[in-house]
Amino acid sequence: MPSKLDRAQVVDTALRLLDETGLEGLTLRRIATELDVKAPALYWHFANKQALLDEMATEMLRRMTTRPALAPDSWQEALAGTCRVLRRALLGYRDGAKVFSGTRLTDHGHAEGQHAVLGAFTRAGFELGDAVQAFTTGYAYTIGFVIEEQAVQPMPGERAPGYDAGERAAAIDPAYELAAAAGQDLFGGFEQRFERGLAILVAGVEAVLLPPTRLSP
Amino acid sequence: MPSKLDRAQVVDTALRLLDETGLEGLTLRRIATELDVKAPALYWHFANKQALLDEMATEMLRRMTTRPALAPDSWQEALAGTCRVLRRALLGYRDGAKVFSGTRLTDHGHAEGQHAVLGAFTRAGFELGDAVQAFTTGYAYTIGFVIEEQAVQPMPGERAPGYDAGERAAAIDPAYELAAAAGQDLFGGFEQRFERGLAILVAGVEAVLLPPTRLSP
DNA sequence: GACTCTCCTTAACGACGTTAAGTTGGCCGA
DNA sequence: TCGGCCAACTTAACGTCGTTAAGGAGAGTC
Repeated sequence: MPSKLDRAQVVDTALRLLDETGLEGLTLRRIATELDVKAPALYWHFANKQALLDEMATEMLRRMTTRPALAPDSWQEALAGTCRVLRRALLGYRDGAKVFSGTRLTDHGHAEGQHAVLGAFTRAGFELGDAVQAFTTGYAYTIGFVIEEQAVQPMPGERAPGYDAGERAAAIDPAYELAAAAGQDLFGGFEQRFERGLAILVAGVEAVLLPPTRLSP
Repeated sequence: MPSKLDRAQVVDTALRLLDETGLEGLTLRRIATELDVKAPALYWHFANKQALLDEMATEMLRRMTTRPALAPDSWQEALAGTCRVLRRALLGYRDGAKVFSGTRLTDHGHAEGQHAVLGAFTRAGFELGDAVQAFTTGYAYTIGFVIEEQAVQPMPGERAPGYDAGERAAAIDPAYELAAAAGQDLFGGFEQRFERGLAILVAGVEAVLLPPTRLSP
């Protein structure tokens, strides 16, 4: 009854299901059922499950890039803004960071955004290599941060078991008080901690990579 | 014939197999076969596969921490050194970063090292919260970096398909030349790029978090 | 010598990704 | 209008996975 299936429809449903089931629970049979179809039907549209996951990650990125702010006016905003948007996009799906980091993108639609960000750097006088260095450093930081964040907090509001600061503090040898006291900061305050990390990154790029100030007014 | 099994033996074999098979290929049956035992035997020693993976990650960390440099004399060395050691440890196993980021540690043996690192910061006058901020930022950066690195280069010497800078450049719309030209830096030069990222981090921490210089000589 | 406890085996379950073979429905040329 | 073709599915099945249930061998203890 529902008109024929196409790749976009499958990807869309899979992304919706991801939030309900998590990456572990996201099976082809489940996706197929949700689409009123049997599992092997998906193989008409995708070579295998990995291809579907790749497409899902690409679609996540695509949805995140569809947005203004493609013309950042400072490299600082370009860097921090990109990382913020990436984090929000990953947090938008359960296990988003894991899905994303386990895939190869299927198209180069992200090239435009990348070009815009790198352009903000080169306009400020950075060498391209330095711009890429700054970009990838922020990228790695963001991916790593969100992976950790989603391990503790799979979805906003939820909280995974086993990440209680109190328990942790009690279990740690009191001789290592600093490690014990750190629990509070380790398992929470993600929003603020991410922002401070970005500030550190920007300041670091400024100190290490920023080209000498140009003399022209 | 071989004396009885114990947890350590299983973990050791599993870590060795990980290099041969990768995370995907690491099955309980394969591990059991390698130990001259049937798969269900493993359930005597571990509640389930995740528990074994957790123990593997913990063991990875344990092996990495067993080493000198537990008394860093500057916070800069403490931060950069810890990140370097962590990266080396993760690179030591195929899919090391993925295994590691998907697990909860099973003991707090890492508390000692953590205490030492944080101590280097507080001795330099940092607040504990700022020390943790610096530490976790470096941690996230390292995890994210190595995940990306191992996606491109599963093991030293090997190279995953689909990460060729030339192909990428050819596939990208030439209008986004900056993105196209970035490929060279994206898929290689990991050693140097990681180090420069660390330099950025350290400089950033210095700029953002470093307490005002103390007046006492 | 029966009991028990530890550590393993055998057998099996249900679910998974995936493949092979067959079925349906619509379009197209004659 | 008919026959065939091809896209888009279904049905059936394979092999493998993690995991559980039940049972058995062997050592140690009263």
